[in-house]
Amino acid sequence: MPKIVDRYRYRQELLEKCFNLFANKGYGSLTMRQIATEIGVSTGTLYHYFSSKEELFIQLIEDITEQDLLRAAHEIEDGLDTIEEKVFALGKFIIKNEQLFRRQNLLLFNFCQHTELTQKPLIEAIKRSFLRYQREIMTFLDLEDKAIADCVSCLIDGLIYQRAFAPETVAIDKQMELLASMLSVYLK
Amino acid sequence: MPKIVDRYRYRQELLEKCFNLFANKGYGSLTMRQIATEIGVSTGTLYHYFSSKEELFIQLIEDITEQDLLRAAHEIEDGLDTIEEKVFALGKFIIKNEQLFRRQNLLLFNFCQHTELTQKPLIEAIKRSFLRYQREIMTFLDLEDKAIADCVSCLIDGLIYQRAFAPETVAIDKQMELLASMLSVYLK
Amino acid sequence: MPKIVDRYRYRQELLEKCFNLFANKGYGSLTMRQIATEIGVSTGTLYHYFSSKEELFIQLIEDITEQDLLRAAHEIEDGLDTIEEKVFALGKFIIKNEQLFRRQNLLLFNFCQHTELTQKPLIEAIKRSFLRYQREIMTFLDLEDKAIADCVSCLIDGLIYQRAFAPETVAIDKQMELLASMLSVYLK
Amino acid sequence: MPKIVDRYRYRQELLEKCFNLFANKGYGSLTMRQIATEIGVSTGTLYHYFSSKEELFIQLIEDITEQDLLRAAHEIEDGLDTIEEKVFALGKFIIKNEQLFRRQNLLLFNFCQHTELTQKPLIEAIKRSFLRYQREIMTFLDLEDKAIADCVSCLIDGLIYQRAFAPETVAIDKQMELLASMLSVYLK
DNA sequence: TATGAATGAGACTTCATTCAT
DNA sequence: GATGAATGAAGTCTCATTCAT
Repeated sequence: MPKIVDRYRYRQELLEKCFNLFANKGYGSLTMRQIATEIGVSTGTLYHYFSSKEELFIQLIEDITEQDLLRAAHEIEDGLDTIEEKVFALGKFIIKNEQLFRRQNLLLFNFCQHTELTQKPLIEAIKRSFLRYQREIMTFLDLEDKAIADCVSCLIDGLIYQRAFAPETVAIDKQMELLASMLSVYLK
Repeated sequence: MPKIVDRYRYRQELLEKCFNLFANKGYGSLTMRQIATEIGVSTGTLYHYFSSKEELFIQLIEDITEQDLLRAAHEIEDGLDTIEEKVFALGKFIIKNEQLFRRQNLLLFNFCQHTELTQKPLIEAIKRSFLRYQREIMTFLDLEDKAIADCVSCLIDGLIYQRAFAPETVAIDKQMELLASMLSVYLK
Repeated sequence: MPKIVDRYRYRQELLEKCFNLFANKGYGSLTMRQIATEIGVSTGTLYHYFSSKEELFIQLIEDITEQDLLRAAHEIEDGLDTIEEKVFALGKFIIKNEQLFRRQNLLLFNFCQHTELTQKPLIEAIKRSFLRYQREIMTFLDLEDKAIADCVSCLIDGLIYQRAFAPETVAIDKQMELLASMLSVYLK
Repeated sequence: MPKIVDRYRYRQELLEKCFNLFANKGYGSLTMRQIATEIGVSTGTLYHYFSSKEELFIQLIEDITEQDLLRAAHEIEDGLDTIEEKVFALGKFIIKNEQLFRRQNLLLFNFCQHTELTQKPLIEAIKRSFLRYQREIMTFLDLEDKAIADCVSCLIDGLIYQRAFAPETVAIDKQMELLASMLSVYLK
């Protein structure tokens, strides 16, 4: 009998361990040996589960596009009435997960630098993930206007981006406070 | 003396030609030979002007932090009264330079993945550049609250980020319109 | 006891299945995984029967040196009188088994490239096999001169070699016809 | 100014140095590192001149098909009258160049094991080289019958093949003597 | 100053082999 | 016995960098 391994599950484990590495170093600067060493397997094993570095990266991107927001939906507390309360809650959620989001964004931004990898279906998946993102914001904030949801999500992505360089310069809660005020005035 | 000026000038020319390459492929995936070929010099020449690939990249980042907004200030038309007009003008400016901004952001995001390159002084330069950005927005939009300027700049960076993947999903002018409305209501 | 017989028999089966693979790809370009896949077992099983790739190859060579001509002796029809008839029969036999012979020759030629594998005893076995070859030709063609048998066997090997590249250029039966004529004139 | 190198000539030099290596170890068992070490260059240089191991091998085969017999024509002494004398001269020539011929044959036989490399044009080149071989034999021995030339060339290739394993078993001059006798009787 | 041939460390990937199941 | 997951040395190939011209 062969060694019994849940191939799919183990593969997912490996992928998860790769996430930080790719986010922190970038596709081109990360080597398979580094990956293997850091996640504690041999290069051979890595290739047993992923046929190439490229495939590994693509899988990671695919995973991100499918997983990112599922957590969000569950984590944000329920039973909030006013839009201010909701935006504050959103802010808290972002603060809590900032590093994760930054890494996701780094990874995706890094991915879009590689037009040779940029397969149509994957780009489509990313777009769908953005739409889900938008829809969740609409539902959560009880919005009717898509444009406002986009505005909120862009603001968040912009915050994450800028804070990658200068976390002390722009504060998430401060911005969320401002957003809450603007929205409550604007939507009234 | 003139020799030195020429040398400096030529170096700048080379740097400019490298900009797109680094933005499109990323530091780790771009090779010195590729650079040399694409900008039409030999690798030897490249090394004559830059002591290493790293130095070349660092120079590029430094350049960005010094140059980006100088253009902005000159390009945006003057003599606008209301905040709505000003935000529209800002929108037009961003639409016109979107690709450039995206590349700058890609480059900076890419840079911050390389903590081994991340020298203190350069990070400081980037921060100063963000502050200039903020100040320019404050001046241009006649704002008194720094937080609002940050909000505007984050929104812009978020737009640029999201549109890197899904340009048809979120429109710059639409968002600028919304921003104008929100600000005019909020600031009243 | 029966266990041992089975083991030996299975081992032989595996060896036979390996023959074409080694002949077609060459020792160095054939991998254990390829072998395993092609003959329908796991690499583990392969190693259960052969301690290494080298041993497997050596076994194959040994087998060839022992088996090749046994078949020949039985297959060539009996009851031929003249040397012409006999040479024709030989020709028919070669045509029928050309592919097999080419593979044997490829394998042996390939083997002699590996001086690190080239163990004395095996080389001796190959030599003995050549001598058997020679003796069989002498018997079959009723020759008294060893040199003529060598000439015949060299001609055959040369034909097989050349036809590996250009089968349409040199015809076996034509050459056998010529050989028959030459021998019948020469031996008269 | 760049380093001045006669690229073509140097490439040819490298090729020539590779010849023995490929013949002695076989395509699959020879590594690029070994080649580099043995011929005294770095792997980088090897790849500077040949885009891959495959290309290097193919080039070698191409070279063989173009060069092999040119030497022959010049080396065999002229001014021989009888067919016996000529065949003896041929024998002397083969004895002198046996190792070279064996290596060529090993290389070609090795090549035909790699059907994935076996490009049509190269196979055609090999065929043409066989035809030149045939034609030269016809001219040299003053033959009118192509079949006899083929017989001679097959005999030679067979001798070279068999002597790769058992050089003491079958003697070239002895066989050439026999061939001379048979031909002189047969052609009379 | 400019070139690109040369280098060899190191990248990605494969392979013979081992071993838990 | 049989399997195939795991290993890491070694294979092919690339790359930043150097240096003769």
